[in-house]
Amino acid sequence: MTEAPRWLTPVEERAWRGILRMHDLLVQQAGRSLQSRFGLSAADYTVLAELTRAPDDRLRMGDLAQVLGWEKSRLSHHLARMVKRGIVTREDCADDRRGAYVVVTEAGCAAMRAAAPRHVEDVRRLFLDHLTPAQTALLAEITDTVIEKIDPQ
Amino acid sequence: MTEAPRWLTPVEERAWRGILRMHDLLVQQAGRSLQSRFGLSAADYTVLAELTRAPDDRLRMGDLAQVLGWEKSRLSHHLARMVKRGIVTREDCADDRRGAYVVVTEAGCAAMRAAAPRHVEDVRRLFLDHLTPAQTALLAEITDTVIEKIDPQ
DNA sequence: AGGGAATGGTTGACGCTTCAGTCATCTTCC
DNA sequence: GGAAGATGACTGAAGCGTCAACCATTCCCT
Repeated sequence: MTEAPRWLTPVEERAWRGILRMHDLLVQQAGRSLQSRFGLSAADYTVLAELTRAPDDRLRMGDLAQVLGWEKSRLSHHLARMVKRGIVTREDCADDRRGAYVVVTEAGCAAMRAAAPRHVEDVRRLFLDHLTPAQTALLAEITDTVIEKIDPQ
Repeated sequence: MTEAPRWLTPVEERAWRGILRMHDLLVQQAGRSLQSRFGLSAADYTVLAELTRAPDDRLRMGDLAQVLGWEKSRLSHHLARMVKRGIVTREDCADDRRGAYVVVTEAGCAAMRAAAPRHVEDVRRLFLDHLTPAQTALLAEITDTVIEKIDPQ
């Protein structure tokens, strides 16, 4: 016979299910907005955001997968589609012949310049506007803690 | 010329990116655990959880889609796979010939009985254990608020 | 009664994600 | 120098999610 499980208390369940549900609603609605207005999926946006914040608008595949928290194969597939649409390109790496850089194209930059302000507005409208500054700070605290505890790096 | 966008402050960015990242890590790790130990995906688990909490272990397609917050077509596809694996079945609805019930099979019940306690443990270990009771309560508050504001119903 | 709209649900196509396997290159160590 | 293993990245197959279109039944209104 094993231990009786400690089921979630009502407030714990609200917090857990709340995170799942809130996240889905936010991503779904912000994503639809990006897609319909700028032809970018949420994933595209995240990739471009990481690339444009990197020096020289480029990153190695592995580093990009790292900051995104994506599996390398997922990134590889996704970039293949983005390359086909002309918003990023691959470039060979000089020091390591196995390696490859991902670089934002001019079209990619333009898409980001158009999308970013609207996306930030969406994030405010959907999410931040409903929180007090104290709640925002607390959320930052909480997520940092949890991520630090469970991120495999 | 349009308004200058109000970019996110550092703490706002930590909260926003934190939600995205924390959610992905939690779902990924809890999901892998469910999958490897019980052959259930996170989605399977959620579906079974809603069904087993319903009277008579059954729900109409539409009602299930509603509580899950899923699109009907997604649910239809997903259930087709679950039916094929024998963990749920469809049953015709007496009062409305268009309608269909989804019912948990004995195999589905067994899978849930095995998986639920371990899943709850995972949720505690990955998530709740890193929060103080006050933080948990605040998170429940925050998610309820945001969901209530942006859920299209 | 009966025709149009609304509702409940399914399907097909296409893009996304994961898993496992592969190839090429680089590093380490003898 | 050369073999063994590590690393960087790609690929194919299969399951997942979304969108648009669809069919069947029921509701509503005259």
